[in-house]
Amino acid sequence: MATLEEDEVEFRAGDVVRGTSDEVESIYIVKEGWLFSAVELGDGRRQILEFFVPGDVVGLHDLPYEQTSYELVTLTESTLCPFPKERLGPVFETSRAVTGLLFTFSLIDHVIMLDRLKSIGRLAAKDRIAHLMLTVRSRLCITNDELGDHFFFPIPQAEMADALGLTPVTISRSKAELQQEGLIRWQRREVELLDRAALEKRTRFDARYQNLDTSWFTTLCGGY
Amino acid sequence: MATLEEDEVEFRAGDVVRGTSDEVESIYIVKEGWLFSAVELGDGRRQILEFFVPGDVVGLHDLPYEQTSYELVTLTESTLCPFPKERLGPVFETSRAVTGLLFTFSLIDHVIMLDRLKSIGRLAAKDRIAHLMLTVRSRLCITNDELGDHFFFPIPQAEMADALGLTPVTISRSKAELQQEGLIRWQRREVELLDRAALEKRTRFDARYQNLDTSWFTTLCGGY
DNA sequence: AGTGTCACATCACATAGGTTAAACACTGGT
DNA sequence: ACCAGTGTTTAACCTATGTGATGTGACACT
Repeated sequence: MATLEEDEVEFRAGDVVRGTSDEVESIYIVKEGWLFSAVELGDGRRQILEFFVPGDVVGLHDLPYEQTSYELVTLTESTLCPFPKERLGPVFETSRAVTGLLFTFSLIDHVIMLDRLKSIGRLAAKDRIAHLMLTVRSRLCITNDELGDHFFFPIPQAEMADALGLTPVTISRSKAELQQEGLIRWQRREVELLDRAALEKRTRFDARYQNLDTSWFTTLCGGY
Repeated sequence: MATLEEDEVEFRAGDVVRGTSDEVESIYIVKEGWLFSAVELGDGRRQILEFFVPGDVVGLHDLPYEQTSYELVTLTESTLCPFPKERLGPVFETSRAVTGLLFTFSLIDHVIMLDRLKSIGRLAAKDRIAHLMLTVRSRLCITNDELGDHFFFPIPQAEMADALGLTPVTISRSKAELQQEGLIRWQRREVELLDRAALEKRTRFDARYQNLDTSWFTTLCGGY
């Protein structure tokens, strides 16, 4: 994996790393910072697709395409390690471990996506917000075992709205209610989940980064 | 690929092929019939995640998990070719072509999923319906070059509702309007898209099965 | 032919969330 | 200390979609 991180590029908060319909040139590994991918609908509406945090691999699913299918924007100052597409072929040929690892990542991402689909399709506004917090927390836990229920969360309300299929006004209203009910507390760019069990129950949350069965690919991955 | 299709199992319309939280035993290749995957929310609500048609590979993204994350149900009489999980490891080791092909499929699926997220998150009811029809059509075109704008479509309104985050009532209303506007016509279990260009524009539809760039994996796939 | 079932259509009414706009509260720069 | 810029909160009002209930037609079984 280290070979994928040779290069390094820095971005400022709010930078567009890559627009929609750019040529697909490389994937990125997030070394530092938070980012999101989104599609614009042209009339001002926007759908945010995924949030990325340090350790994430960005842009894998663009590989089969000539042009990128969404834009990539930083939320905070970020450091990315681009890895050129044309150098991936050789990597796949020589390293089954990397192939298996990336394949596994992409499958897990897909399941996370299905959860988000459920959230947007069938949960009420407050529950969608709760579900997002839980998903982000569980992602952060991978790279930080000791993460409690209180963590850094730099996603502004406008972006939460665009990720959850809501408006900033509804986000604000619903956050206030969750706060009054003593379930979640926000302060500046931090959150605290005050009753995680209750939140997980309400949103039918599943921890997708746990209960993994690595056996299917172990021989390839060399134990991931 | 042929080795993946050795076995065959038949199901009747409405059968549950696999429930949620079953043990992950195999992936399936759809030989005949239409299916969908879904999660139940417990209070009667349900989110349909994906529809599958002949030629689709089902269950790939469950591979990294011990338990299935969604149920799999048939819409019509179906024939599936199950392929056991434990036999996949060896296949990946011996055949880069199959690995690359399945990897590519899973990446494309993911992008289709992102499109559905946009649809559910940001489009109005009528446009979500239109977007679904276009997505299904473009999928059917892969295995049938000559498919026109008139095709078999066996998805009942209750299932369309659960797929699009709407209710059957809204589906019925919106279908009627689309019909009156001369955009889409339904008759029994068939549809006709009367003005595909207009529908694609309204829904910001992208053909995700086209404009593929196979170069990145060609050496592995042997030209897919 | 009669009866049950299932999918779909339609209506009257309720509501979550959208819209618009204004006020408010931080933040960083001068 | 002041200001501009950006994000958040609040309020009054509106509408798309949900709810619940009722009706209709097609098909299957007796």
